[in-house]
Amino acid sequence: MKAPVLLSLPVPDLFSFDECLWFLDRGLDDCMHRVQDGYLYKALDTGQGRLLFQLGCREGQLQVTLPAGEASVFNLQYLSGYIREWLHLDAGLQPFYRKLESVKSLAYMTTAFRGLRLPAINSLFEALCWSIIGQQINLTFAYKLKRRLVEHYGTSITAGNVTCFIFPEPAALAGAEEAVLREMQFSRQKINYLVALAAAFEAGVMDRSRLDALPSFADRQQALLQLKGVGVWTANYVLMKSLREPGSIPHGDAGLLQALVAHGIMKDRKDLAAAERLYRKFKGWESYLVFYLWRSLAPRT
DNA sequence: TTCCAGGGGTTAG
DNA sequence: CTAACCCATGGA
Repeated sequence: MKAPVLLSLPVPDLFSFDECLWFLDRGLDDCMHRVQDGYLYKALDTGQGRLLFQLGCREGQLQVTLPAGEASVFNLQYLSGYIREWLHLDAGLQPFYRKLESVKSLAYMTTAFRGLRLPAINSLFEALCWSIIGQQINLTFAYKLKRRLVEHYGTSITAGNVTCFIFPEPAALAGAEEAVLREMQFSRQKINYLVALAAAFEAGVMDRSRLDALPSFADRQQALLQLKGVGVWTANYVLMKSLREPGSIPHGDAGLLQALVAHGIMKDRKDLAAAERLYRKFKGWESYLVFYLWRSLAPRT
């Protein structure tokens, strides 16, 4: 049986559902969403109940159906806002594409990746946990660790043959036992970071609204850097991926350096001046530049 | 075998 | 202040 379409969102210019879908389904086994038969599935807690939604794209409209959960007015409004933020529907990418076209070695991206948006990690807590998990290990292993964490401390919703997980609440992780996380192959360091981070959220020392209230990028970055386990890379990654700062660069990122060298922008990984020159050209669009450079590292399909 | 992955903290000099 | 070391696993 087929659930009715409950919500339609018009697709903006320079948006490709397929490109976004491809990125979200790179074969890395991300447990926070599911891609199946051209649809995107995700579970979340709206604050007035948990639900699992299906997102598809037909005739220039993003269409939302609800295989599990209540289709209240509140939930539908929450979903609409959630999806706009998740897939960055309100962004106009034209200025970014003009900048790409001005750099010879990057111009191909405007056609190769046309319409690709930066999918957000809407939850600040989840984004911080994820970036700490992903530090210094390969992505395959990082996704494995995240899945073990989420399947143990999070919750799930199943509808038909689709199961989606909801990321653990800070309270659940704050009370996590070290031995359990060790069994999952987390390092002692990361266990300490994650549990302390969860405690900070639970105590209300850190949260999204607190960061949003700060006046500048530097202030928000500073606030994040106070957390143990959060250095410049992690802070800037989270600012880019969760807070949607347009000009955030995860300096020192291995993949970023690799892509800059591969495109002939840096002579080698130490040629920081060349990278700086490129960043200046992309003022206000540095986050998207980094994201498209990451995208370029993936194997062609 | 060795080196490096979407780093960061701690300690030594 | 910078450098060396540690963490943890897996892919190349």
